Amino acid sequence: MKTYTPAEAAALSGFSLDTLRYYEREGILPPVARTAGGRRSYSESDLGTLGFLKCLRETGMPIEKLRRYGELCRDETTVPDRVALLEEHAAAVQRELEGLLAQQAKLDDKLAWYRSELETRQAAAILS
Amino acid sequence: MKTYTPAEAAALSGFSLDTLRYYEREGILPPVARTAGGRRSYSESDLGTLGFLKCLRETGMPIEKLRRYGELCRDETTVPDRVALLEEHAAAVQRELEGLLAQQAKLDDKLAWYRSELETRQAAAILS
DNA sequence: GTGCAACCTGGAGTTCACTCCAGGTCAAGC
DNA sequence: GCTTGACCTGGAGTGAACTCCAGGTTGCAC
Repeated sequence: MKTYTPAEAAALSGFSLDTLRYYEREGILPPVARTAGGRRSYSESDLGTLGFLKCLRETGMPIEKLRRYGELCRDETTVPDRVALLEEHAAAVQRELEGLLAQQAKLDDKLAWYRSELETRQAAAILS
Repeated sequence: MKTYTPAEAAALSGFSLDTLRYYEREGILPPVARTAGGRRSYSESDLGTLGFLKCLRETGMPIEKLRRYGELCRDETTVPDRVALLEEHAAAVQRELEGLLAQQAKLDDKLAWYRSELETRQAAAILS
């Protein structure tokens, strides 16, 4: 099976080397396999996990919950717990998305107002 | 004209008292009027500004840029700069929104996969 | 067999955006 | 006039999530 160096894992996952080590220390990622010399050797499956962790992080899941998810993944019998955790998170993401859309509308209103303001001024300038 | 106490301003804007003072110190908010006794007295216009600042913050505008916007608002001739700043921010919000939607899709995929996994196991359990 | 880049560890430092605190002032009710 | 609660200031402290550092090891390329 193909394995990846720390640099490759970082490039492919989008996390920095330091963040990869940090996640491992924090128990978010299970201990990564090592070469004879002690270097980390990321498996295909590690990369898959990292990809999903990236998704969770980018949708705002806090580190603490990431750790909880990471722990659950080490035990096969926890699928229902994982589903519960992810459903809760999905709901949070949905709320955030809706909030963001609402604020975006306000922002667009303000911009529209500013633009009409600018036009009015230009008209006034021409007339003066 | 109606004015608001710090507590009212906090309740209506959604910022904490400490945050209101912090924003003023940081020059994000222009110096707020004071009563004879030295207490802050927020105007209708201050409340309007705060409402929009809340919108900018909730869409992820960093404090530094908020300050820049606050400064521009003190000079009437800066409308084009403000428009430029807000357009740039609107683009960032749009990108964030798209990113969030993409991640949401991944999350939903994972959930769907987990749910089908659960079903399969239940079927296996019944058959065994 | 030497140079050099990538990697290792434990722990300290950084950034952001607040949030809290101590010690004091102001104002309304009784 | 006294209590009480909201408010004031300057400055220190917090939590989250990294990020950086020093000092040392590994291993490939020449």
